[in-house]
Amino acid sequence: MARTILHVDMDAFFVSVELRRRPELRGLPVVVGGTGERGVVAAASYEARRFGVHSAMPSAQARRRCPQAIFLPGDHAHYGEVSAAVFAIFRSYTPLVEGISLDEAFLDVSGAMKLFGDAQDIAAEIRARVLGDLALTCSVGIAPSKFIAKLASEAAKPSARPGGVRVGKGVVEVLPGGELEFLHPLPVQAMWGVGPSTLEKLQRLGVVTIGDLAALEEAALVASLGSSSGRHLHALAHAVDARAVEPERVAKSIGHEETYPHDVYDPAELRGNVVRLSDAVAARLRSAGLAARTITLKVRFAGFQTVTRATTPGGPLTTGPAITAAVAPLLAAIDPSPGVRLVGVSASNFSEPAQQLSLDSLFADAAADTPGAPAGADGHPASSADLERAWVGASSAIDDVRARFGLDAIGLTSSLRAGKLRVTRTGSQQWGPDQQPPSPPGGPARPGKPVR
DNA sequence: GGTACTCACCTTAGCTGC
DNA sequence: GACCGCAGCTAAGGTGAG
Repeated sequence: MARTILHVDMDAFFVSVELRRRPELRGLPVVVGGTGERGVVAAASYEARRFGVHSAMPSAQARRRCPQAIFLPGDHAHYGEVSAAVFAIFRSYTPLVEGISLDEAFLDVSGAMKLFGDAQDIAAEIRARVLGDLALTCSVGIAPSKFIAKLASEAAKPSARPGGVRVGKGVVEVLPGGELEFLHPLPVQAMWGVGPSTLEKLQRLGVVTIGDLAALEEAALVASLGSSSGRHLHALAHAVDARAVEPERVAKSIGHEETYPHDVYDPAELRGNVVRLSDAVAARLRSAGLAARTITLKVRFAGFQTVTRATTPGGPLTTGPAITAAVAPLLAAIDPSPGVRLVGVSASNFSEPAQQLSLDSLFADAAADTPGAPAGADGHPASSADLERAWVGASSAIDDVRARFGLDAIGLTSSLRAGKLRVTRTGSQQWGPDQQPPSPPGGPARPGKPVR
């Protein structure tokens, strides 16, 4: 049975949300993102895009291209709230909503059309409600597959050129049977999965449009891109895409990483930050009811060389101390002397959390067993598994304190060395470190030899 | 010169057990 | 016992999207 899929994409979402709070900025070049030297643009208004500013561009470059632009720090928490309201509108038409990010989603409306009219009607209603209820605009693509719907919504969007901003069509529908006619003239880099690296390989094969790609033998693509990517792109170029809209996508990894405003050379400072990142990852794991078996450390050096080191210690981990303990030897094996600009900690390979041991039972047993090591539930000296389960209990208490009194209410003293207790997920630091005040006398903390 | 953050997926390589 | 092939797992790096 033919499916009807909508791809709904909010227009310049972060900027549009900010303009609801700052209507006096409408019509001006506005940029949301990191404000520091190492920050990047998260979103740009179409007026800013006229000057070549786009998302993921370094903020410093954006300032040069558009000096008159108004830069705003982001507010990730607020965008999340607005996004929830947008998705609630989507779900009032179909439960088959697959969120791709805060500002875009696929909707399978094949069954909803009996109730709400054809896909064009549903798209028009969604756009009207998003505008009327939330004062935001969005563009909609309609097609028999996710891949084509995504490209159709792109074709429906407003566009910005040096000459001015062009209003988009709002809705573009590709009917069954019309997929190839729509698809083949498009540039190959419009395809999902074709980034700079793949584009270069395809260009070496003489591919410019998706039609060129479709004309190639699958074997030639496999030879150039590998079996998975080659077969996948070959199928997409022939409009073959049977992927379903998946409302319940389960996360496969959870992580945090942070770029420093200045390169870090001090191992103790790195350790402090790893403690804080581990604590933040652990809190999200517990909040999601997950435990991780694999922990990965990521380090990016001053020269932008990036290394990752992973470990799978065994038992399921859910607490900051356990994750920190797993990461510590990985970090110790890394030489920070070239200068470290970023560290990250992520958890993956999820499993069920270990059974929680209550703090009361642990401490009661420990009291009965003093002096000596803390006791486990059986009265014997606590095993590492006992301690991990006890930490889960303690961590739950920490989560409760943070829920009641704020994220800064409680933290690890070892994190203080890094200058703050928690991972920042609001403000411009979401997209890079904030603008830093001038270094204290003697320059930034950076013991050791100068950079070569 | 100038490159954030988060997540998913792929490829390759090495190791281990059968 | 040595070797081979295979599967499964883990680690590391790369690519890409938003």
